[in-house]
Amino acid sequence: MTVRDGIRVRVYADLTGATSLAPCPVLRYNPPSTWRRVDMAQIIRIQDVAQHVGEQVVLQGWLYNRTDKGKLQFLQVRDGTGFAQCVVFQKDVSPEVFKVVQELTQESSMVVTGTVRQDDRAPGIPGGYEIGVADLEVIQLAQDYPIQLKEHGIEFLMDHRHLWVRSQLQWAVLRVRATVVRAIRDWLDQHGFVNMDTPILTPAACEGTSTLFETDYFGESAYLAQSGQLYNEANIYAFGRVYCFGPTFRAEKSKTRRHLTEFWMVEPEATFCDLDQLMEIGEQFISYIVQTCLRERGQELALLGRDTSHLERVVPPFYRVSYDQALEMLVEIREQTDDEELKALLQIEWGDDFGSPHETELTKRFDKPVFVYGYPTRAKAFYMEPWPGRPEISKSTDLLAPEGYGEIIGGSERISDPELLLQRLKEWNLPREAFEWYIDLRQYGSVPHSGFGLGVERTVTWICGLDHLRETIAFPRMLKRVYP
RNA sequence: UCCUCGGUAGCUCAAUCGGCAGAGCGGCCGGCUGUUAACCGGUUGGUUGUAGGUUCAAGUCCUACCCGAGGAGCCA
Repeated sequence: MTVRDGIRVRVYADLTGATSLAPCPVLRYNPPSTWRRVDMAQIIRIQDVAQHVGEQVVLQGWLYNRTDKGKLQFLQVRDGTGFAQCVVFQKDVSPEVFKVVQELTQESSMVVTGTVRQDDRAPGIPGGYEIGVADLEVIQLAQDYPIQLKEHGIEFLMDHRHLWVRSQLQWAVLRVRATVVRAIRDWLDQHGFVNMDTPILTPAACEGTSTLFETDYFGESAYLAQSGQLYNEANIYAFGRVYCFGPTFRAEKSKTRRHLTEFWMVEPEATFCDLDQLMEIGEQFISYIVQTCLRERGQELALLGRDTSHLERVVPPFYRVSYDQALEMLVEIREQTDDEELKALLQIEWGDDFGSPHETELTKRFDKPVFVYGYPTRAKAFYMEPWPGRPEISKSTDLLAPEGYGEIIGGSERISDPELLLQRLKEWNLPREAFEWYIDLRQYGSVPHSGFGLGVERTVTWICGLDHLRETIAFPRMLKRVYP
């Protein structure tokens, strides 16, 4: 961008770009030492704009969009807390300032001074208020911002994820995520769960199933954690109830809208807790998270076009369906469909775990989350407590989110009998040496205990009503994506 | 790993039977005092993913490869 007459006394010349004969140096950035002084008391955040009607205020932010009407300019300004319309009439500002405004580009940073007024025509978040601009100072005139306010392809947007997060919908989703994370911590903290951080570098697979990311650990192999559960089972004997909350890693080559290679999971674990009590904890927990989002992030959910009536129904009790019942439902669903492709996808026999198509079809038939419990032992992990009198099924449960969203929680009651645990390790062909400490936990005051893992991104995807979980984390890591 | 779809201007996409590679957006120039991804006029913009092949002629047909998306499996 070249500097035009009238714009500036305060410019920074980019000497590296000044080799041409052009008399116009490149306008780069106006350092803070050159900014005009403003009264700190006047600086407000857009989210608080309604409290300042009639006052002269200062906004510090970036230009989201501009509509040029000639002698009237509409600026959509964002400051991180919201989006506000700033209206500039030529007659209200100096000729110099108006010229600056006419040349403002998308994402230019600026300080705006003006008077807040209520106006139903004003768009924004929150809308209904606008700033009648008296003065405006540019901090940096942005050049050729690549993301337009129109549809783009996902590859392009992901390549520009560092800028895409500024867009309204992404901003809304990530604010919902932050609220989900806080609600998770609040509920657990208030219900006696002690936060314990579990290791990310681990010696081997916790469950011995998923593929792990291998890393060099001073000449030996270590693996990025796929779960903190086994460590939590140690911690509960010290603290009663604990949870770990952190990133978790799966090297599966999953290529779907439900998978990331790096995702965030919260894993509560509790002593003196059986499967029924675990499901009660789960439904209270999930309901709190959803209701907190409805209460605090209604604006963002509205922006996302989320039909919140689905979420309002998310209160205890949730449905509970046994694996056997669910299987019957699936067989019936399969018989009733004329869709040959769906018929093939829903093919299942007793003993198989449910795949994604099964979960999707099941949850379409429930208007709030449903616990499926009692999965076949052979479809689940080695540490799950067998069902009393029915060793072929386990005291396990998945919580399936409605509207086709599927599994957001996976949990179980854990084996507390040392003899049974040893037997299971043998059956699963797991090396006893690696699990000595874990076996130890069953030797010193073993009690019934249970826990589950909740996937943060899947939960946010469901609450926001998105069709892909990649937008629920600032910088997603996927099979084909580690940049930026 | 398997199946399906795709790759054309900075971005989003057209291009009929194989016959001059186009539009909108963005950028640039001009106009407009209530716009909501403003609108109107003008203008700028191309190694059609890569390498071969068929043909008078290839964005279009054939072969191989690269990259991406969706789905399966696996899972939260």
